[in-house]
Amino acid sequence: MHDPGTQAFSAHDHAQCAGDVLARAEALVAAQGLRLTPVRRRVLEILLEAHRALGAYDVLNRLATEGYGNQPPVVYRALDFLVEHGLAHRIQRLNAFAACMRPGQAHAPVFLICRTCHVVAEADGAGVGQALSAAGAAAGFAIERSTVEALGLCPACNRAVA
Amino acid sequence: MHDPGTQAFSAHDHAQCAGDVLARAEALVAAQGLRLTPVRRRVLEILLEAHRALGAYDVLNRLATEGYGNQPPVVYRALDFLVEHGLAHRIQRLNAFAACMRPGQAHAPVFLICRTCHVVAEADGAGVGQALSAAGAAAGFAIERSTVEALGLCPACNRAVA
DNA sequence: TGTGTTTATGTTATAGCATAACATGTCAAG
DNA sequence: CTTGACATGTTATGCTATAACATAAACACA
Repeated sequence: MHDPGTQAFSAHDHAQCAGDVLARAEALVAAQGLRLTPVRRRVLEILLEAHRALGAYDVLNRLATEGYGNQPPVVYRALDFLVEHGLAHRIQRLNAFAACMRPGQAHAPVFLICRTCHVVAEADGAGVGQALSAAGAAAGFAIERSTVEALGLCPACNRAVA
Repeated sequence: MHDPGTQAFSAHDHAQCAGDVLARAEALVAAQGLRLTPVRRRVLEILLEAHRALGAYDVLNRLATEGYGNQPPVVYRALDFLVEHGLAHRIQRLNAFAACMRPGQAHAPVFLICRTCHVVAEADGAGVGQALSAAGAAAGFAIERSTVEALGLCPACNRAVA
């Protein structure tokens, strides 16, 4: 499985995939004249290293031990920046955040959240998006943004149960 | 439009549709040997009257002025009961709750949330559910529950903008 | 009808998530 | 070297949610 999204479920070199994503994120940010400041960059790294959804205060605690500000706005601002520019996603169901594994590629992500190991994968949501648009259109509703999250068991945890 | 879900977007007799749903909810609860106690019933009524998503504390405030307990657990327990038995839904995006407009009918609801007037409609999510299952299966992920929410403009607010 | 069991509610306290508002600092353009 | 834009630091507070324990109501059945 080489999909950068659902790869989360497979054994793979975390450091490398995190590095890849980070490099792409930097390129993206530079191309748009945005600034990936130390705090923002470090927050993205923390999310990438964890490779799962982290609460804002989890991230904040790590920042604090590294000499960055330790007040909530510090981390919320960095997270807002990352989310706004497509470098991270908010996982509503968990009140948490995860690094985007496909920065720059337009995508209507579908999140697959393992209720056991808490790994979050970003699956291709093209089909879902299409069905959703149809459902909205049928009601005369103009969809602007959507949230699609599924809770269940990832392949590994599913095997462990069986 | 007579669909009980997306009807939320149309002019209609709120009192009547709320009454209909409440009657169905009572029948359902009776059939399952559950108890729709005064607090639970009143919470459901409040959600039905509002006909949109309400925060737990909004509901609590109304309860409090009517002589029910005014501590958070009172309302959260009632809401949990309603959600668990399919009489209400949680809207993750809003940290809020809305009455289910089709109690008893199995449905994988898709919520259409108007960002202007905050009305929430429950659209048919069959197609979306199918696409979601496919996306999960492709990743070897066993979906157990899913959240599908779209933010945008309802027909009325859309017309108002244009 | 009384007694024990289950279920629901009341109450206190606290934990977790998020933002408003304002002060300070940084950096690059003019 | 000043100005303006952006980013960060800091204080305070508000909103959302639950743990833990006490009380009371409903129910089943001897």
